[in-house]
Amino acid sequence: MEFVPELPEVEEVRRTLEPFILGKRVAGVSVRRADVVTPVRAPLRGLVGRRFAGTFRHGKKLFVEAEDSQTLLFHLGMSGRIDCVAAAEPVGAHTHVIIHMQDGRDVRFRDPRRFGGVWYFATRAEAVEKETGKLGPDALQCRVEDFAHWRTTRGRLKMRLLSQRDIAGLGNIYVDEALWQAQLHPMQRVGRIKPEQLERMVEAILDVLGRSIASGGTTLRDYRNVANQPGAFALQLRAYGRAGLPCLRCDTVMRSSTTAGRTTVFCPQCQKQR
DNA sequence: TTAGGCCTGCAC
DNA sequence: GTGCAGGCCTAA
Repeated sequence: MEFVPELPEVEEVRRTLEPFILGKRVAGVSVRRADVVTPVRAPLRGLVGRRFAGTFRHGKKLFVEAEDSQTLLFHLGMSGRIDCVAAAEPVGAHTHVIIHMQDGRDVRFRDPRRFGGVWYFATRAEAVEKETGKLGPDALQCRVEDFAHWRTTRGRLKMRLLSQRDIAGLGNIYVDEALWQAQLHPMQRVGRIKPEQLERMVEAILDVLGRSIASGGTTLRDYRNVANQPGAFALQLRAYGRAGLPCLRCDTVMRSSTTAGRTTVFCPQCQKQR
């Protein structure tokens, strides 16, 4: 059981962050751990006095843009969080970057495991070019056509869906959920997927992500949005974490396997390879 | 294509 | 105390 910020969690953070920062001015930036920021000597002082103008997201990457186009990218990695709190609140452990707002609030980036980080770009265009160029379409926008090229390529369904190049935003939890829902075998070769299977897959991805966002994301252990509220989607998980338990569709015992260092949970009965 | 490393908290 | 989880990059 682990906490994993995938697309729905990042989207929840983005949505709940906006009211705290849009139109608000930066009063100062404190970097408590320099190597969490890239570049290490990013000119964050340049943000002081600027207002935040917007946020956007691609896959698991969350961008925050200032009025003069300076852009920050937050990547939450495995354990990253963004908290919006009164500046007087005590600063918790593993708080690496603090953006002090002029209204007396802090936006704090915390990440115990430091798989995540903060990136600085002088302009939005530079951020988008460098950080989304290699990503596939955002999973919320994916269409069947985005996977048409799979026909002539190699690889297994699970791995290709996890790769952010094919589709951006899915992690271990939502891939397992989507494959269970679409009744597709994780080890199926992508070159052999039939059109109707692809349609089921895309439909399942959109449905799972949509339902998760609607319930505020998945809280397995310590995921919270910026207002410290947990998400409720864990209650709806049907595959992830259910190895050894009966399949909710056919009652067969769910199996777990490890491929390329990742745990996959699936139902051997209703996710058969064809 | 797969294994290893990064890093920490928690279960055992 | 050991080991495992995970996203993502690098190396064999």
